[in-house]
Amino acid sequence: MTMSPSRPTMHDVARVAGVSIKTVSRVVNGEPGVRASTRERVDAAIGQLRFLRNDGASQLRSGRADTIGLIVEDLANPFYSVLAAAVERVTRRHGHLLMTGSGEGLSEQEQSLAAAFLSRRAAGLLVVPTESDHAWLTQEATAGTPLVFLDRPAAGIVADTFLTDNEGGVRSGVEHLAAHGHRHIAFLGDDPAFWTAARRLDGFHTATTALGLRCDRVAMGPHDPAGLVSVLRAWTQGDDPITAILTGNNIVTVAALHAMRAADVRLGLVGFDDFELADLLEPSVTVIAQDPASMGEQAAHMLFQRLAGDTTPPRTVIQATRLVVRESGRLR
Amino acid sequence: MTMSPSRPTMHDVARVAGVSIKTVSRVVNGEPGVRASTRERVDAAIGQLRFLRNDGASQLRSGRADTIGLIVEDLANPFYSVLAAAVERVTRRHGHLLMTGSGEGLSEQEQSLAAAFLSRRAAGLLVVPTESDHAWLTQEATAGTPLVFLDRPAAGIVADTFLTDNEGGVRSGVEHLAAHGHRHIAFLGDDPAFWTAARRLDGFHTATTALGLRCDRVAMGPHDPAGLVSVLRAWTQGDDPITAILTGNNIVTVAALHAMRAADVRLGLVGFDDFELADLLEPSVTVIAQDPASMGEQAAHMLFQRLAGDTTPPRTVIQATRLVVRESGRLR
DNA sequence: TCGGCCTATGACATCGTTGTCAACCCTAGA
DNA sequence: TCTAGGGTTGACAACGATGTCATAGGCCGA
Repeated sequence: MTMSPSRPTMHDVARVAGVSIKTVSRVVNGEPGVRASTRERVDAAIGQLRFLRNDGASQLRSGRADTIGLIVEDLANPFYSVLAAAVERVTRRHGHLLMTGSGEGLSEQEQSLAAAFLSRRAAGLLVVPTESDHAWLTQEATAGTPLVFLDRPAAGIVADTFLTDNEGGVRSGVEHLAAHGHRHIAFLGDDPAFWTAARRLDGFHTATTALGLRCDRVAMGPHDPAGLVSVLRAWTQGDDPITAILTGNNIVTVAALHAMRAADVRLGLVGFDDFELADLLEPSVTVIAQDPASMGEQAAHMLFQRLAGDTTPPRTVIQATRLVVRESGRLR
Repeated sequence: MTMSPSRPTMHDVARVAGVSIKTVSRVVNGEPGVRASTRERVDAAIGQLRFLRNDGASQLRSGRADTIGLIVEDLANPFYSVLAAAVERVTRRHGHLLMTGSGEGLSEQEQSLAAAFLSRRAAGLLVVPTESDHAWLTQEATAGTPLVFLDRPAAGIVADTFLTDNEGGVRSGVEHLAAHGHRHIAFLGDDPAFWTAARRLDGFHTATTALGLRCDRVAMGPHDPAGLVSVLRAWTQGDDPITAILTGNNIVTVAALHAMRAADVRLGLVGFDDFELADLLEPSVTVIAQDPASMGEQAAHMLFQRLAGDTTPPRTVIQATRLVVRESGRLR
């Protein structure tokens, strides 16, 4: 068992260069007031020893912090991974590093991740919040740690929040279907315990009501394939059969596509969330697209603005959806 | 401008509880030798002040480190995001935190991310390496920082590496097409500057040659839609027309699907990488599936084994692909 | 009653870095 | 020649925690 040589410190660099550690610090931090020849000697020593400053020690002493924490529900979900990638890009551009964690929808896990990030003295936190109360973050926020919520608002706390216009998005989808002659539209949503699912359901109710359409053909998740098939059968048979469905997110859209095939029914379709290959299906699928990359980017920008000293009141930004018209909204 | 109160430290907790900071430290770390009544008083003070230990200071003093760094090419790419999610889960289970960064295929950016992670004194690094030489990491590795490479080997350094059986995967695809009567198969790959793309091309050559098929209908990326269409036209017209194509990754597969539709040609198809909705297309697409979640999980496990003291020689693990048979491999 | 030992607790140095401030050198001006 | 002043440099404390070691107090047996 060989003793692994410990990492070189400024002290080692100073010894090799024949200067004090303070001078090394000055060179490392690009501070003025170091003679060029001295700087060269120090740089040479740094290169020779492959010195890397211990940022932990540096931040402890200086009080700075250059790490950002991001908590999403599931990093493997394309919506969140695209969002995370955008956040990371902005973070990197600001010379900060990003720590990420999946809260998996569990309040407890969200709190433990937040605590871990804050123990690491993260400069700020970006959070896709669970449904639970977030008053426990109030102290952090007032202590000056910027906090930004994404995709959903956090209960029990006021902070910058970036949302999608869920109601408006669904409305545009309903109106699109109606404009193509559909008068009997059903809604397949996700579990309304999810804030976004509930908002989209709201949107369905107001939009159908405004158009004088029936708004009671609704099934909220979680969905199993067999159940979905029988729901579709019921809605398409009997009197007043539906001619179209609106699905509440990409997972439900995919499930609905499978179910429509299994039940052998053909319906108009508009889905919330764009997805790859939506344009290659037969028929291609019209969708209500969100823009997670833009959401992540804007939220990260806001966070860095706060870090830069912006103390204006917290803002809530609602991002419009974009209706991507393909074929599946037309009347059959 | 209100002065934001600085975060409470062990010193503050000690004052409130009427003990020394060393006793607070003992309570926080669950060390024995503290009277129950004292422990209670300290815990009460911690709760009252909402004290969070400064892990940076703790790690500076103790030499511990509980952060892992992950560098992938692009966090938004589903392959890497699924991998990252798996890594994060394992990391979390081991009580560590994950820092992630997108190298974007640039050696320079990869190095700067690695340096940033190592400056933060990451306990270990998981890297999807660029094509460049990685000798610069040798010192770190011998200094005891566990290093694990994913998806591709790193040049110029020996370390644990987790790969997919790219050649074998392509071979299984070619054999599948041949078994369904295809004797004229083309290969659409990505830029062979990517290690995986080159390996898959190798696989195509050896597999077709072994079966006595032509191996010269090959087009490597980057692909533009128009170019792809004309390539397909050329291969399907003239004498000895192809009847099937094998695509080198999911992006090329999607591009090929678009091009086939645009060129109005119908060909057998097997694609490298599974993708959502592959089963809903007409015809459903047979794919050579990788398992990024398993790769990330295994690699992270390996890293924690190394951290736990495993000093056996570096291993290279090659993960088999799985042929997901759907309809598109059949002869038309 | 006293010594010895074990338990609970605290004083202090220390991790690697940076902020403060003093000291040094050199040159220019008197 | 002496002094003032600017440009360099270093000594030292401090950031918030933990490791080492000493000490105070209680209990036991002799």
